[in-house]
Amino acid sequence: MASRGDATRDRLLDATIQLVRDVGYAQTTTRAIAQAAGVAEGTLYRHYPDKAGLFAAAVGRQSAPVTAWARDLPARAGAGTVAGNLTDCLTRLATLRTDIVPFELAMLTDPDLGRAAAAARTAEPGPPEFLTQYLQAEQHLGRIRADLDPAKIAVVLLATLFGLAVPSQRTTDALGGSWPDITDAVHILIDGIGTPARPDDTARPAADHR
Amino acid sequence: MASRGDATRDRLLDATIQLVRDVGYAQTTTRAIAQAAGVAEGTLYRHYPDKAGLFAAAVGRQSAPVTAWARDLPARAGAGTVAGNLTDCLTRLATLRTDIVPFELAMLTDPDLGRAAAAARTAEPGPPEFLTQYLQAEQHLGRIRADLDPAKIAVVLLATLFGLAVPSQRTTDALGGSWPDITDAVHILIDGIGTPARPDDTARPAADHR
Amino acid sequence: MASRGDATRDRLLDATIQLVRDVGYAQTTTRAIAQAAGVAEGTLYRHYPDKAGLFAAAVGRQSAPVTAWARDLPARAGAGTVAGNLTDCLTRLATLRTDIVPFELAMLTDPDLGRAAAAARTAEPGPPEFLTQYLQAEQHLGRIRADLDPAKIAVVLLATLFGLAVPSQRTTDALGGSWPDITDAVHILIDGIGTPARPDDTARPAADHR
Amino acid sequence: MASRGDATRDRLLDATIQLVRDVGYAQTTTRAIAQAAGVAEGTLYRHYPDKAGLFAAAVGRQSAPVTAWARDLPARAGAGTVAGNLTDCLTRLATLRTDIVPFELAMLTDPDLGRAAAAARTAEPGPPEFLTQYLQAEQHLGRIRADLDPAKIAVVLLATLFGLAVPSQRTTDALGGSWPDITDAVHILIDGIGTPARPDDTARPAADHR
DNA sequence: GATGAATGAGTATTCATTCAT
DNA sequence: CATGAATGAATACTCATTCAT
Repeated sequence: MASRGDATRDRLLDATIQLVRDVGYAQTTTRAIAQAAGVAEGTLYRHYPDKAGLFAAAVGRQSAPVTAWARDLPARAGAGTVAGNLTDCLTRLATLRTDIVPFELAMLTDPDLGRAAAAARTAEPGPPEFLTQYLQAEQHLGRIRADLDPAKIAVVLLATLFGLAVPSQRTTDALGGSWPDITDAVHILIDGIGTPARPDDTARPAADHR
Repeated sequence: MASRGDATRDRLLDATIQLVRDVGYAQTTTRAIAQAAGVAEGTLYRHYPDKAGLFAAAVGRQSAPVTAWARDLPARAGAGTVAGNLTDCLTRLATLRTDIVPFELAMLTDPDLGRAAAAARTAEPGPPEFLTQYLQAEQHLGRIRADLDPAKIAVVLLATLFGLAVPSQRTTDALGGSWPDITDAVHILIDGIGTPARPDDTARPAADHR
Repeated sequence: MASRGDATRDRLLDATIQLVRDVGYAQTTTRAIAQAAGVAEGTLYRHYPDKAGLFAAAVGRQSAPVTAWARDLPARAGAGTVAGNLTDCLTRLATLRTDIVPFELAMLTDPDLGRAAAAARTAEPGPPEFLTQYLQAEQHLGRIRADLDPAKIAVVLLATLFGLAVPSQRTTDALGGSWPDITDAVHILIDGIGTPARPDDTARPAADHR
Repeated sequence: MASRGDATRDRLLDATIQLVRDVGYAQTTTRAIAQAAGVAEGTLYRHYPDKAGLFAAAVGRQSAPVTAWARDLPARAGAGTVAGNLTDCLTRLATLRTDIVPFELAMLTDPDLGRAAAAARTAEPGPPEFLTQYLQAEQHLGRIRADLDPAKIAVVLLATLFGLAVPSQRTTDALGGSWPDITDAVHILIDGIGTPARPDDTARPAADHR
């Protein structure tokens, strides 16, 4: 049973997310939010302690479905192919996180906002943990190299995903025409960019690459 | 012969870079910059047309040595190991770019600033182009898989580097303890995370990974 | 039913008009206006888009009663004497326009302000048009020389009025003691300063005066 | 023998007059003046105590030739026609004063500037006095109505001249197409706008027009 | 005399937040 | 619960003036 207050809260969160996505964090003022939500400026403070609190709630609401979906990830180990699973996973994360990235950038730009969001965050496991668990499971099944730390792989995967979602302007200008999609990135990460060791290689120690 | 004006310009750039790094772009006001540089607020505008111009100059000064260094990159193809070269390259980029990342974030957060910086940027080739050239050269030497687009590899490498340098708060909280260093990341990217196809594997075609 | 906002708007306009009249446009800062109006500086921007908008509104409010009064002017043609009507008209214009002159001067000094005011101005007829119509009507009644363009007469009348209201400092210093009032000026303009043609003058064509 | 300092002073005055005429007083900053004069900003203060002093000097230099010319005016009484003399006089004043009007406006807008200029002004007679003397002389010759105060006529003439030179924006918009030239204005002022008394009028009392 | 870098008080404007209605 | 007018500290930027060179 959604009360009037709940509806107002939803409208405020919708407006916030839309504005941050469309005009950027710098232009997302409380006045703009209230106007987009169709409420008075003061109303915002009836539902959230301050602007940072509203933003934290927006991030939270956006994160919830992503986290819910990621919960099933470990159970998929062994099914299909690793590449398929990761492509699926990262594609979904990318899609769902599109609206979150501007918030993450804003938090990095404005430490105060970051602190507020961190305070609002629960300690529950999220995509990073679930992805790590999935990779660990695949490692036990022999489908991921045994000499790698699953957590580190997860960080590299998520970092690459983030880096592709938030490209430095300079790189976009230079190489925007060859921008890889997630399938490309997963392919590179799964198989590596190095030429595979040939069967007659007597030894192909990791040290070769260091 | 450094004139007084040059010294002031340097002090302003130093102060800007330091403040953006330490307190974030949002708090880097013209007043704070002038104070940190030990000059009056008006002095800033004797040397730069406006705040965005100052930031663009700061980015430019930071970028110059990186670009200069990256110019030699393609010539290193074939020497040492690919992993070693890339680790060296990315380590250097990471070190040098530490101060640039906050600016890139600020540009993403504040479109106006991004526009000003883009206007000040020259069309000269930079790290993305040089890295692409290096990868292409290695590919011709047979040390990089022939089926990959060097530009896409470059983007993935730089995106990963960027993503590791600017971690989403959420991931840091979850997996900060297992944060990979650049050597780890290069290792993963060179060899891939998948278990290598063994020669006697009757069927473990690359398709498995797609 | 005057809302609180209307009262604030009025106070802002009053303060603006008073300050421009008393301390001059150059000293009429937003801070001074807000202080004189007894509101915070930011309040100004809740009611007007910017300083120029406030000034345009002030001019508009001052002009309204003048224009309303001038509307009846043409209908007075034929009644009383021309001199009486014009003296009445110009006296009234002078009185009502006392507060407008500083704004007109400010617009001439600061082109930006002039543009803003011009944008806010309606195309409706005002004193210049009504005065022209009045003069035209009197001309048809034979009380104004037939060889003069009513519009040009109106311009000369208004220019003289303006010139008397905004005297050059130099002239005031020199002849301030003999400053003519509006009755004097109208007398001069109606009858002319030249000695009237005497009946026995055989010909005294207008060309004599050129 | 013009020293270097004299040349610099001249360049500063030229630049000031040109800028005030072209871009308006509000935009005539000391920096713009120095740049237009081709000198450093600080140089201005070597020759004039402050900005107001420079402006006062500029007004003074502009006024000198006008005053010199006007000195001969009273001696012309009786020669040619009154209309011709006045048209000539006012035309010349208008031409010469074109560059002064913006300064007079600026003084009216900014009382501080006006005070500085007044302080710099000499008590010597100028155009207002000379025009008054001329009118008085013509009056004695019977070419100007005897019932008018010459000083008041002079003020009305100069006020009209000023009003025509600095038209209120509103009037220009409305009647700009019928803007009278000086000949028109003099014609109106000499002969008046009222219909002339007919010869058979036994009396042509002023009361007719009041 | 001339320079031009430095100054710092001052400007218009923004915006998160409060509070009387 | 909701409103929206009011707030005032903060911001980027300007400009007349000073002073070491």
